[in-house]
Amino acid sequence: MYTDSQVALTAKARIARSAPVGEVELFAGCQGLIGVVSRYPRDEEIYGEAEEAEFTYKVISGAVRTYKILDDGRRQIAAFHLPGDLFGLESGGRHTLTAEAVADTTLAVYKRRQIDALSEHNVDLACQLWRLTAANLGHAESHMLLLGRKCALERVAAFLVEMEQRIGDQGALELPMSRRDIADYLGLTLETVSRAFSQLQSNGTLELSGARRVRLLRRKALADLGGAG
Amino acid sequence: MYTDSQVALTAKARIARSAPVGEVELFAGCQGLIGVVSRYPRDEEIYGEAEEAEFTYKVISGAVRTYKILDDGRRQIAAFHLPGDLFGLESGGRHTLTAEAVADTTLAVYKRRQIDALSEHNVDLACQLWRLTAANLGHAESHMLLLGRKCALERVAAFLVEMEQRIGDQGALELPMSRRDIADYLGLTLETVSRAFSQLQSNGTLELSGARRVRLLRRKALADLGGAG
DNA sequence: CGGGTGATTGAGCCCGCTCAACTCTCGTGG
DNA sequence: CCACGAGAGTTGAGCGGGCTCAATCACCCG
Repeated sequence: MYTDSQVALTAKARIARSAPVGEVELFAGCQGLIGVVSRYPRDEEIYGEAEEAEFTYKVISGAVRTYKILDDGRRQIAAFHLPGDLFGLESGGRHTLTAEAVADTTLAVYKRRQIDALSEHNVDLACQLWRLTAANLGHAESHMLLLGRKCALERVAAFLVEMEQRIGDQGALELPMSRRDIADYLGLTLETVSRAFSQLQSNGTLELSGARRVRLLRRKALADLGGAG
Repeated sequence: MYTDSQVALTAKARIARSAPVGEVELFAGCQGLIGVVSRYPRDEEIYGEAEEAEFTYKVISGAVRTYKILDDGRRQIAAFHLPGDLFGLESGGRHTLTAEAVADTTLAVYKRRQIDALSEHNVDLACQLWRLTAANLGHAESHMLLLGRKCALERVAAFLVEMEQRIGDQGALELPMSRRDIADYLGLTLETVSRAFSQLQSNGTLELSGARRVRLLRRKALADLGGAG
């Protein structure tokens, strides 16, 4: 899917090269904001923390992680962005997180300047931008409760419930991310995440077929474990 | 300061009764949004999670905690709001956290309807509302890193650095909140917070005069410990 | 069939939690 | 002035959940 030369391109250059494959609207019913389609291989950086926020993105396929990292490598993933999700929409001029492709990913890319210009005369658009940031804040608030106060099993249960709601199909879901990514999202080690999966499987709450293909058998039990939020 | 009849009032009734003591603008230079001043005694609820977001608030004096809580009482404080801070500004129609007065507190109260109406015709105001939400999101992102990946001493150091920046005066600060509030903000127990304070005092990083009066002696060391964010 | 990455499982340890005792501070009243 | 009590904070002892380190397993790719 990728030639070496494509992989070697900077993020900006790749965007500039990409052809607008189709008209991908930022929001449903929002005319005038057409995204440029761009592809990112697994683990490619999309933007870095504190980098100027020149673009905003919408996931078409694949998945994206946004995170902060300490000097010694400890990493906290703030969110996963899945098909249909927008990310990289900062109110300030700079990104506050680093974004990377979790798997091979296709994105629609929008110029921030264009969004800003449109929203100045379009109250609905401005309101939607605000709502999107507020939704991210709401997610972060729930995640702080998880990180600060839930035990390992509760965290993993909450994660599975969240993923089922977002990409599940009648209890079946295909996780795009590794155990390490899950661990860094939940504030655990990958071993602890793995043990929690095993425990949930052995007590009949879920079934694994391959590490990333999960079937939730007792969703109510999972939801109770995961708690509100 | 409070008669029994005042304490017994509902939050809404108290606000309705309060006289506008002075003209308190929502944002500097923002005409037309005048707040009603209202007082809340220590531990009084200002609004509850999932309650309709009828008002937005600005701290005049005192302090406010916003938090989520699990059925069994485990609590995660998302933020402390100190004099000058706005809070309770949700984009959706409902609050996502519970807000309580940490100490006796004076607030300016604004009608959400009024804010919404004004922001429809005032691009600058709309932008400031968005920025405020984005700033809260940025804080939450840093706090997730703290909750998910920092050890107890690092959390307490980061807390002290944050508080010094917000209410410190040349390294001296008076904390308005208890050890339990600090613990529930940092995802620790109050005993662990207390031990961290003692440790930082015994190694000469800070000096305590009374549990809540802190003097930071080695701010660089604290900042290094607390890490970025 | 090997090589490599990712996931699982095991053993032992340690940081932060739990439970408990004690101290300090401060307000109240004799 | 001290006695008293209540709430907040500190300190200690011991435990346990999740981490560390390590070995093994599973699954893709050639």
